[in-house]
Amino acid sequence: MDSSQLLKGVLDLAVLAVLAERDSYGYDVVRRLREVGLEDVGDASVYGTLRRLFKAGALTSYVVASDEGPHRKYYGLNDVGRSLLQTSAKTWTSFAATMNDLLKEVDPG
Amino acid sequence: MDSSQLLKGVLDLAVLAVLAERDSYGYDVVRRLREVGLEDVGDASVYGTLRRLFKAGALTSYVVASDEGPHRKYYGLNDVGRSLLQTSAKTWTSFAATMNDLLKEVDPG
DNA sequence: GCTGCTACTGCGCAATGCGTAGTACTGTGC
DNA sequence: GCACAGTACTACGCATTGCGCAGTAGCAGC
Repeated sequence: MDSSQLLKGVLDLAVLAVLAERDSYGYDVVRRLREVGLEDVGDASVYGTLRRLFKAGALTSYVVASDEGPHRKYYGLNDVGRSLLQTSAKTWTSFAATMNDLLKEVDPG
Repeated sequence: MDSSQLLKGVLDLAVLAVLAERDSYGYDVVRRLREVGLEDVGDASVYGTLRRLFKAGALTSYVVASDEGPHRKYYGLNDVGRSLLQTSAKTWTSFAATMNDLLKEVDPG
């Protein structure tokens, strides 16, 4: 199984979790996700997710000038985003628990 | 977050896990998945997954007559299916661990 | 023979991650 | 000052895959 399919429906959650730590911009979110182990995330996916979440009203956005390149579009969680994060985290946790239950019977010895 | 998106990329694994326990047919797989907690799986999704996995050479298939309805198309794991299950289970487990790491910093409370 | 349960198939849709290309700004080396 | 690399973001179209809905079909009980 290609892990890219696993990302479906979870990238939002991962991005929200990263932003909960501190405000950030696309390029940096990609780096941080890769650092924590999500090595295969494409940059376009992250930018797309950021835009979707912003459009959905879960993020704030502000532009900051940068020393080392073009301006940066920072994103941060607002109340909607924080509650979305909590809800999604719970959904994920219970889903993951269900899957682990299902799998433990077939775990390789 | 709608849990249906979480299923993407995991339904294969769930179906393989259920079949690992014992051979089964579509209608029954749906019931068993719902029993373990995957309440929202659509029947068409499961039948589609079964066909995809069969076409991919991971499943065997044989038809058995039934007392309570039309014939049943049983599916079972072959070697390809079993190794796919092991691989997918490992991928899932490590992915889930990564996500849990990411989330524990923002866990409510 | 109509209804309901069992069992499967087919079609088209929607969501979403990905690849590729393109825009644009900054600093470095020549 | 120009090419180039690194940073930062946008746009377009594609592939995968789960879902909804409709359709086919067998069997049981009334």
